[in-house]
Amino acid sequence: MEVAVELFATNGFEGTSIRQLAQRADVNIAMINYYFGSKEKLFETLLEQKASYMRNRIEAVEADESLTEIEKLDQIIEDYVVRFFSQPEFHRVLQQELLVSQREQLHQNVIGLFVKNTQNVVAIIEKGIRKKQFKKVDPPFVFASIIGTINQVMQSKIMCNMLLNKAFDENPYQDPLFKKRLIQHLKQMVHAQLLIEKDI
Amino acid sequence: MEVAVELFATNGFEGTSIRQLAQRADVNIAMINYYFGSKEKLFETLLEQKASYMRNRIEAVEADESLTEIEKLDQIIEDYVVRFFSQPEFHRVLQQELLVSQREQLHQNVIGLFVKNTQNVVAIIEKGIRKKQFKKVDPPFVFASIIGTINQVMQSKIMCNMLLNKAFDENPYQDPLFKKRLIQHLKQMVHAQLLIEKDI
DNA sequence: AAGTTAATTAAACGTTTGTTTAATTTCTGG
DNA sequence: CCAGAAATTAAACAAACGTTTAATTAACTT
Repeated sequence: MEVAVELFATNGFEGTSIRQLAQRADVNIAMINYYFGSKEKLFETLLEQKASYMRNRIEAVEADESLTEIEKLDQIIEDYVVRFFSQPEFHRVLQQELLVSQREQLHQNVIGLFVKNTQNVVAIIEKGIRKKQFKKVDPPFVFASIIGTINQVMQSKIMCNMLLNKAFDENPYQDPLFKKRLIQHLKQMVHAQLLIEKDI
Repeated sequence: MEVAVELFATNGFEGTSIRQLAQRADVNIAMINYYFGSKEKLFETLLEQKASYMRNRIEAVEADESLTEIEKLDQIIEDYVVRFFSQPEFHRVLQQELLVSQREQLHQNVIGLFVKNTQNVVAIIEKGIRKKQFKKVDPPFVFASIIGTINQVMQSKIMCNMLLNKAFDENPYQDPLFKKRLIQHLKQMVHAQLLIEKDI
């Protein structure tokens, strides 16, 4: 399954053959169907196993009553970035599945998961607006900007390196400074957009 | 080629067969190779034909000296959204190619194009910072947020409908109100993030 | 240690893939 | 109107695909 994430991430699902997988994982071709049933089942297993993690994190943050609304958002931003950076290949696979709608059922599942996350974050923002701590923004779009920024940055290693004038073959996702910069940007963005300046 | 954009967008490049293409376009299978040489050449032709458009628009805006920096950014936001909304399928194809790096040369080309656009926008933001009109932000990330937000929203029709409580089968990209809302959000975001409040 | 189950293998299965061939039809210029 | 080029076709091509089979090896169980 490690090999599967890796290959699906760079070649896509249909772009990866069972023979490639078997060779890279150093197992017999038939074993994949023996253990997973089919190539598609392997893919489903892979997604199900990993995709539920962020759900739990976000729900925990939302339920935490010791945090203010802006602190919750800050925490979610950090969680997302840390999570994405720790498994960049997997999230590339997720993004592809959102983009391509060939396997309908799986596509729907991924979307469903994503929508739930959105609703949680939207709820936090709306609460902040009701409490008059936040400006009257467009909550689902604010979340789209947070997650969209991260996705954009995670889309291509080469692009990141070019943008930041780094060497061609470096891995920006292993660079703690890069991570820090992204988090800082996101927080600054959300703060500027949401917080009402009270010191006038 | 119209059919190709459509099918590549929903099924991906490797997920679309020449036979599918031929059938939907109502032509003989052999004609695709006769006119384009190969499936991959067809894809290249498709990308090259459409991808250069945004380049020219952005360069024109950057060169326009009648506009202030923030007006330039506003204009670019509007251009991007209008362009993406007018050809949502094509931009899904572009995103896929950014995500998947199986066809190295093509992948590089798409990235190259994107990086140039980024550099132009970054130049505008940096100019605004030098002129003390903008806060000291992280320019490439600001652009990543703009383009990432749009991509996020363009990623899945179904997701958009869910987020905005619309019917399952509606097309949000044809809804002028949706477009307006996205533009407004982006401008508000960029303004809040960049502009220095001078009225104290 | 024998008997049963599970794991692993190489080979073959039928499809589907992108591409090419060779024959035929359509178009075009003199 | 008719040669020659261009466009279009159905059929065939080899290669690659996901999956299955049947045989062999390894691992348990009593």
